[in-house]
Amino acid sequence: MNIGEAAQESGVSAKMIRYYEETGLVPKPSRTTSGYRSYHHSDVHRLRFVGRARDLGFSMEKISQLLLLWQDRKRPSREVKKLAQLHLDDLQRQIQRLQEMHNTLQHLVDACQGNSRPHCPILKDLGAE
Amino acid sequence: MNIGEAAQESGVSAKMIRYYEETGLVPKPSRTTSGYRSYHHSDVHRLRFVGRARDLGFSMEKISQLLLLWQDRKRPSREVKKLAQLHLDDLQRQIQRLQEMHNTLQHLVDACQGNSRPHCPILKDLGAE
DNA sequence: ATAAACCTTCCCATCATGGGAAGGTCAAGC
DNA sequence: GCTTGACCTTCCCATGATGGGAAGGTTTAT
Repeated sequence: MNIGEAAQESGVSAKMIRYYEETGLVPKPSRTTSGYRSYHHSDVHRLRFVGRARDLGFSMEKISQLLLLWQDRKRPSREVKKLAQLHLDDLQRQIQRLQEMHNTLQHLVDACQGNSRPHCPILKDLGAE
Repeated sequence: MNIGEAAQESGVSAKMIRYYEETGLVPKPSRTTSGYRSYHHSDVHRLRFVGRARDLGFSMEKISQLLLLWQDRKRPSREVKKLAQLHLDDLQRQIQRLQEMHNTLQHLVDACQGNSRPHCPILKDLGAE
């Protein structure tokens, strides 16, 4: 299976497949005599795993660890849960940070008349001494 | 005032001050005979504005527009409010995206026993066919 | 045989930020 | 006056994950 089809099947773009290969997240596939990458079902499976983990916001670094656990039939689920919990905490921190920005800005926007006059609490706040 | 002091006063790192200058977000300051950048209070004021806007998550592109409005004593506050509202929408979208990731992952984490056995709903979900 | 649709590698851009090297300048203390 | 340390300068590189696109080779279908 060529890279295009593997991309289709896995939902990961050909560009990203090459990049994941370069960074070692997925193994180098074999090549046809003309140099085309050739993928098996198991490769696609792995790519789909990576894609799903990306959809959940996992970094490539963390995905690399998840892949190791995925491959390890003797992993303690504790390890997986710990990794996932770390990422949950990451997400929570990001959400909180954005939420704080949103709250602050919402207050300013609410206080702004939004008419033809120049007075504006938003600019006033940003430009406060 | 040298760049280091301007950085202190404005809360924007010297690195970023140079970068903002390079991209045109802030004007090129005058230089001493030896080539050191020299800042006035008004420059620091502008930098503080930029820093605060960054703290609220505004992109440099949007900050550039905010600066124009800030300088324009005849701006209609409507324009400012419109820009801010666009950013609020951006923030809301980002929050929602992260919240969805968080929710999904939280469910998986809750379902994972986190013990010494290998069975794990998290990996199962990521690796589902 | 030709054209379209693939594939390859390589380089560049994003966005905002920091690290660090190599070298010049300034101020304080001896 | 000289040394030392704390500044400053420019330049290059790295981040993380992604896409765009060029130049050129291959495969497949007509």
